[in-house]
Amino acid sequence: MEHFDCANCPSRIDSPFHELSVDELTKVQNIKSCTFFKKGQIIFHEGNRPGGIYCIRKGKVKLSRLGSDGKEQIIRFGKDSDIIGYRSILSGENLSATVTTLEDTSACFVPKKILFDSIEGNPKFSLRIMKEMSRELGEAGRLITNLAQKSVRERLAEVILVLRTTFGETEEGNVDISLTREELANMVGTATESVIRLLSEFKEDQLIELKGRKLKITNPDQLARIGKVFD
Amino acid sequence: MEHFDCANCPSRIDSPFHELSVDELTKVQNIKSCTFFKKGQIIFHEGNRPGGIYCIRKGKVKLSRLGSDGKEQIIRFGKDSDIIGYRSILSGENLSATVTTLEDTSACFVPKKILFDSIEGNPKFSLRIMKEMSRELGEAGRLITNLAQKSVRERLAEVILVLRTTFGETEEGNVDISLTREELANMVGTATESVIRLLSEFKEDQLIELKGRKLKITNPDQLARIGKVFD
DNA sequence: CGATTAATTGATACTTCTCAAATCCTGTGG
DNA sequence: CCACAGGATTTGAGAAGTATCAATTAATCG
Repeated sequence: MEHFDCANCPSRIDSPFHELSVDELTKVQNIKSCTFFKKGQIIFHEGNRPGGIYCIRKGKVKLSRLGSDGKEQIIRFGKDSDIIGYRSILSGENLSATVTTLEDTSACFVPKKILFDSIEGNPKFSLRIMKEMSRELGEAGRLITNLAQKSVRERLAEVILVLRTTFGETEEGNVDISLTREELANMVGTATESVIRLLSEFKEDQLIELKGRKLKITNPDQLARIGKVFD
Repeated sequence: MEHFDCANCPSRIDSPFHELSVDELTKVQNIKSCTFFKKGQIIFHEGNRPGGIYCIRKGKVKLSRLGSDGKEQIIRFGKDSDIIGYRSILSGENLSATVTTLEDTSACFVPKKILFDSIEGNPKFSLRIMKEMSRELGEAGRLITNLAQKSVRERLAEVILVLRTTFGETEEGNVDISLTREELANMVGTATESVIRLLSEFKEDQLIELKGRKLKITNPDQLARIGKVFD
């Protein structure tokens, strides 16, 4: 695998690593290792103790955890410029989620020592990490509220909109992520069959178009009303 | 209100402020203001921009947010030595939750400048904050999974156990927190009537004892089985 | 002690789950 | 490139779990 150059990494702009000095970045550059993951591969396994974090250079991953019945729950996604695994490193706990690629993904592994060194030596870097965690905490709170209070139908409508916001659209206007019906169910917290039935309804009502796993949103406003999304 | 002494604050041991030097702590000590809140008072209001954080010296609070139907969702609790409001400060977003006291509470307000100064000047303090946020993120993921996958019955059983773990027991063996049925419903994400019915069932099955809002757990193992809590 | 809020109980309706069976895709190897 | 195996998707029917509405009763707070 090619050893990518951090200084030119297009993902760095959105990342805490943007805050590092040239010297600090060089240290990262010299010690990191770049890896390529094929679609469906597992990067981190829930319960393990990682030796460092991954910066996603290009690709898409899902973070999921197993419920008490062994069912997968998708917690959130990661994509270009996102950092994966730092929660576990910072808390000193085992990994709370499994990270699986949703498409071919290239990512760089940064050992945890570098992470701690950067925190030790660069408050701006620390602050940037905290900011990121804060955003995630806020997002988690929103998700908690939605799961607790919204119906399955409402949650699915919202999830569809969230996916578009997160991953954007392809040239053809499809939401730029390919998920199985089961994965959608594992985001919403419902049975696969329920997702299928509700998607059919949404299609019937001309809110979306479906071609296999390709999904196009044709009436986002109505979808937002159904999902009670008021942003 | 008395101006409490940080150096002798019993809550400091468990708090990020434990990492501050004597000089740094003196700065906090001189600028902070101590406040007393009666039961039911609101400390922070969702949507506002706080000018700083609160250290809870002694007391209990709930963090909750409003769902799209205006229903309260309780996200988590705070008690002695917990810090409230830092998420919003660090992310620069509005407060994502309302903080309400569940009993009389004394807390100290620390302006955000001090918080940022401490992060700037003391990496150990930063790390301690990050550790705390990491734990909360892990906790949030667990909650998300439970809400998405468990039944109302299971969630209620778990909530009862979580409350005991969080707040401990009184001398009489009751869970040391007083919540209305509605508040329990707003944790579980269900209707108040459902909580009442299920609590009656649990009582019928001799898993718990109920006297008004006093709740005693008499069969935690069975409750854990029902709640599918495998810790 | 009223007055208000909280808790309880009952009846009914609805949403969602579960199980089963049939088709449709997708990725893979020949 | 094509056929095939195994997984993914779809549809149906019935059961179960919760929500909702309404009416009482109990508890709490000035």
